[in-house]
This record gives sequence, C-alpha cells and structure tokens, in this order.
Amino acid sequence: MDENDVLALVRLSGGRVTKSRHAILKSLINAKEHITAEEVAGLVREQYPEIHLSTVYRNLEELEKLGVVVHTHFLHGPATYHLENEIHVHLVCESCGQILEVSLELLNPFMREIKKNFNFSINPKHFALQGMCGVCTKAES
Amino acid sequence: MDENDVLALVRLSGGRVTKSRHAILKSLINAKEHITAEEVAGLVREQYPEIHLSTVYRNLEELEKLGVVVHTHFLHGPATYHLENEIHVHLVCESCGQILEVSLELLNPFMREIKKNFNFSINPKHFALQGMCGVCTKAES
DNA sequence: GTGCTTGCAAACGTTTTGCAGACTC
DNA sequence: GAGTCTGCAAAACGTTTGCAAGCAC
Repeated sequence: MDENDVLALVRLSGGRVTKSRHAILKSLINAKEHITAEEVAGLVREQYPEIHLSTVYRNLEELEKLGVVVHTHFLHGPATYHLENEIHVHLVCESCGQILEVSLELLNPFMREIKKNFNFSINPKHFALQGMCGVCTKAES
Repeated sequence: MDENDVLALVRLSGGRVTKSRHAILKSLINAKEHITAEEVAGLVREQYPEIHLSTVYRNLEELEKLGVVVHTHFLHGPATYHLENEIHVHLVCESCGQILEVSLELLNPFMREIKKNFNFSINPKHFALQGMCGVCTKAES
C-alpha cells in the first residue's frame, strides 16, 4: 500500500485529501522507524511550519481508524506511530531502551495456548514487551 | 512478607515509618486487586483525609524501589499498583476491559525461545498483554 | 455550498516537583 | 538535631477538545 492508495482510502471513507494529511503520511513513510506524534510534527513542519501538533494527532488517529497506521507504547514515554506493514512484536529493553522487532510467528504457540485455555485472542501489537537485552543483562550482573 | 516485614524493610533502607506509609501499605494489602494511585488515596483517606495524592505517589514509588509493589499498565488509563506476590501475566480485553491473570508458566516456552534467539529476557509484569476476550470476540463477529 | 479539516487556545487526566514546615529516629 | 517525609500548589507531560475560519469536493 503506497501513498496514493492510502489517500484513495481516505477519500473513500468520506475524508478529504489535505496538505496536512499528505505531509503526515509522507513523513511516516520516510521515517521507517517508530516515531512519536511530536516527531511527526517536527518532520512535517520542515516543509509546512504552520501544521499544528493537534492536527498531527487528529490525522494519526484517523489513519489508525483506516488501519494504515498503528501506535505502540514503549516504556513510559509517548506513544509511537508506524505504518502497518507486517505485524511484529516489539521487545524494548527497560534499561537502555533498545527496541527489537520479533516476528509474530515466535509468539504463535503461546497465543494458541492462551486461546485454548482462556479463549482470549492476544493482540501483541499495541504494547511492547518489556525486558532486558543481553548487553544490559551482562552489565547488571 | 507481611506488613511488619515491609515496614522493617523501609527502616532498613533508611526510610521512616510514617502514618501515610502505614496506611498506604494497608490499603494495598486489603485491596487484593490492582488499584490505581487515586484509588489508594481514596481508601487511605477514609481514615486519614489529610493524606495527599502526591504522598501516595511518592510512597508507591518508594515501595516499588524496595520491590514490595509493582505497577502495571492496562490499556490507556492510569497505572495500577499491587503487591508483588506471585508473578503472573495480565491479559486485558481491549473491548470490555476485563482482566485475566495467567500463570507465568504458560509464557515460559515463549520466553525461552526469545532468550535463545535474541538474548533478551522478557519481564512480562510491567505491561499487560492486550487482546480480546471470548465474549467480545463473539459479540464482534 | 456542504461539511470535513484546520490552527489556536485551552482543558484534560495522570504524574512529578519545589518548597517550607512537620515528623521519625 | 539530622535528615526524611508531608501537604500544598503548581508545573509537567502527552493528549484531547471546542470553536470559528478555511479548504476539499
């Protein structure tokens, strides 16, 4: 799904294609990593300084409703946003903040087990799994 | 670990045993579930109306440093606090908010796999796993 | 022209902080 | 008496909202 597809989707859902929407989408595409709303605003303002943080929030929310964007919470900071490409799980180190991305497949046996035992379907995208990376584990001991 | 042990631990770490600390600990012990700082304050104020929310936060933070209390984030609301008894994982339904507690053992194979592949040790207590419970899954379809 | 979208300012809910006085040890 | 802890008020933080003007369709 490229930029035009998304903008078409926006129109299809009754929304308008505006400068802000365009610019916000572009910066999400360019910034291949997870970025916060504040960071999106920063990128967008390089070209359009008038675009307001609240507009960024409103657009991110709408793009999320359309399934184009997802947000994830790492540790205690602000939420981070990224394009919904392939689903993966995030591991974030509570000590150094490093983020690892793990294929969903690794989680599958566990998710099936939970489904079987509790009839509960885990959605592992929304919050990161916390823990400690190898480097910090070694440093702590 | 009962109340006296904790207060001894507080003293041992150079802290003082105060009315607030006592009352906050007591309400955590009584409220066997997860409660927010606001709810702790509510309970504490039944007996000592003068105890301030910021005091509750400061004490919860200290008890957490001592390893007596842990806090967990469910969905987007405030953090919830509970005594560190046995470690379990929380499953929270994104639709109805219901919370399930799952023994850590179920997560063990997955955690080992992650440790092996990424040398990353998951700490599953701090954030709840999100998803959808059986009732809501049925209601959605 | 309809009605979605924007910038702005202000509010929100949760948590943290600075301070002077009060308390524990 | 030394040093921790408290209430209070205020700020900090990330996010949301109400409004009137502006823009896409």
